[in-house]
Amino acid sequence: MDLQELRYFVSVAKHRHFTRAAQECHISQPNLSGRLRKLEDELGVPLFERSNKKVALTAAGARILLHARRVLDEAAQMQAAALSSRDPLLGPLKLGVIPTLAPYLMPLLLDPLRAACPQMRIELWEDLTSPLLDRLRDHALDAALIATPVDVKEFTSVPLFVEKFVVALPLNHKLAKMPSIIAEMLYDLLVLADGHCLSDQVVAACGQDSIARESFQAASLDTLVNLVAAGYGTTLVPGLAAGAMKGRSIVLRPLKPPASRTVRLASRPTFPRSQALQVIEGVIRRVVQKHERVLTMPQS
Amino acid sequence: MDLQELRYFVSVAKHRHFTRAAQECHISQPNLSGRLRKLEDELGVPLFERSNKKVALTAAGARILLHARRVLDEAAQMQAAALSSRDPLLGPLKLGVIPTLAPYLMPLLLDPLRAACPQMRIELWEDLTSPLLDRLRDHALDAALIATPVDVKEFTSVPLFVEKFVVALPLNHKLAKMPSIIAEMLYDLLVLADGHCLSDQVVAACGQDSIARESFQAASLDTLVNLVAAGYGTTLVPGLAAGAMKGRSIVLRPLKPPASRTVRLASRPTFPRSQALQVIEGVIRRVVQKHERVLTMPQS
DNA sequence: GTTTATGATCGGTTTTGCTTATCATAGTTT
DNA sequence: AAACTATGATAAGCAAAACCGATCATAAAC
Repeated sequence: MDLQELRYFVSVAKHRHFTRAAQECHISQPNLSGRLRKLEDELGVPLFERSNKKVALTAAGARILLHARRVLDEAAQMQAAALSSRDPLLGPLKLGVIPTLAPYLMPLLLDPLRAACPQMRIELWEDLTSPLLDRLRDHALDAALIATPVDVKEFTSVPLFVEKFVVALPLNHKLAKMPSIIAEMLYDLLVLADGHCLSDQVVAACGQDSIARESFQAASLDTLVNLVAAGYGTTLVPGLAAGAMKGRSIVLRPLKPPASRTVRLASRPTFPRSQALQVIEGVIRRVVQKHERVLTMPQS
Repeated sequence: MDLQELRYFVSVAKHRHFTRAAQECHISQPNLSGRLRKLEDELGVPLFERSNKKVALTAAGARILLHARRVLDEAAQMQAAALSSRDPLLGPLKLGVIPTLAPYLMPLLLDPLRAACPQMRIELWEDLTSPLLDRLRDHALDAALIATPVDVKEFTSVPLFVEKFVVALPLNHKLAKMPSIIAEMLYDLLVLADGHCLSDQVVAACGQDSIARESFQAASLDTLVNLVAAGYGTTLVPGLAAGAMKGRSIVLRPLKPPASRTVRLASRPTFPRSQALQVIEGVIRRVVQKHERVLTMPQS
């Protein structure tokens, strides 16, 4: 059954006149007659009593008319819902962020994002890379900010910015007076717990030998920096996090040779609201540009 | 938009699987894919996020799914209403009856009618012939029991039975001893008020000269018979009414030459529930047959 | 590496929604 | 009485769509 037929029915019931109803529906009168006949056949009940001079609803027709109006009304509500869903920026976007990025990027991001796109709400989820990608796969997340390359077959990922690693030292560390730190000179690096991509990246930048013997496996970057400030060792801090460490009792020094990680926005290739992702990408790039002193733009 | 498309949508949402949904809907999978795509185009929103391995509802799809279910539910209710309206015997039938027939026929009719067709309810309307036909024309009535021929162009009418007129006399009337009354001998006939077809029929049977000078223009046949019993004159009573006058203080005599009226069921030719009328016709014929002593079957 | 599962695409056939032209009937006007 | 008007039904033809079977593309499974 076609909803259009119900509209025809309601119109004829309103006008009690086939020709006028046909005009209102913008179809020809013969067509209207045919469609009404078809509807009556489908329902198995005559809806109108027709004569040359009069068109009157039957008792059954009057009863069915009420239902037909309800059906059309529900359909209209559905289309209204569709229309309001049409804006891909609308509705909450479930965004995952890795823990070494979230506390430092999100405070910078949320206000500009609201300014750029007030109707979009962000549902934040903080977790390690691997759980994030699992959730992304399950549609529990729509996108994820991560700092590692991903399987290009399964996910789409867009590089957003590159953040250089900065060496964080206790104030009284013996390397603290050097203007920059050479990777091989580090011997007491503290790293995060397993699963954090940052740990692997630190090892890749400085070698396994630079890691402190009794590594603390801190749960968060913030904790890690506190450990450094307390003199338990040194660490590498990603640029964005380093920018938020200004008031801490630590010394920040460039690493030689420079090392960095690329932050990417990963999403399912099939995710339909790519516009929303593009908005987020744009805002992140813009926000990050204001912190250029510690960061550089991505090459790719 | 076709309701079928919504069923397809709901089915795919249920199975999260195009091929299985297609089987449930008894269409081919390619067709299902196409129709879903069309629905998404119509709504302007992607309903599913498809990949080779997974079919997942989008947020918009989930919202719209609720509406789609409601629409289908309303449509199902409409079809249920249509199904229950399908029996032409169902639902109240608005029946008009003339006043010289209603009090005598309806008591005989209602019980057998309920026995023959328990689900049919009769809404009774008692009025003169002309208002009855007006209401019939306006669809305020579905059928009318009358005793005059009707315009065959406008209405359908089926003859049901013929009722002979019987002369009603006061017990002590000078004609009361005769076994039958010759029309020309009557001189003091009382008649009903204008508009009653019976009045015209009495005049036609006995001539204007038979009417009492100071005619009382009684409002009902019952009143008229009471006037006769009180000795104010005589009257003609239709057969069915005469059958109900057994206990009254009057004498009933056959009229010579016999005169009669034919009771008909009139309806709009376009009235769709002709079966209901046929049931009523059948029951009336059957009921009247049991009162044959005063009645005869119609010729035509 | 082959097989299996799955949705999309392609080339057709049938159905159906639509139009114009015409008819039938009943009022209305001349 | 005859022509005109209004109205819904019918007929013929066409274009869009719904539908099917076969096939393709991809990814997971064995």
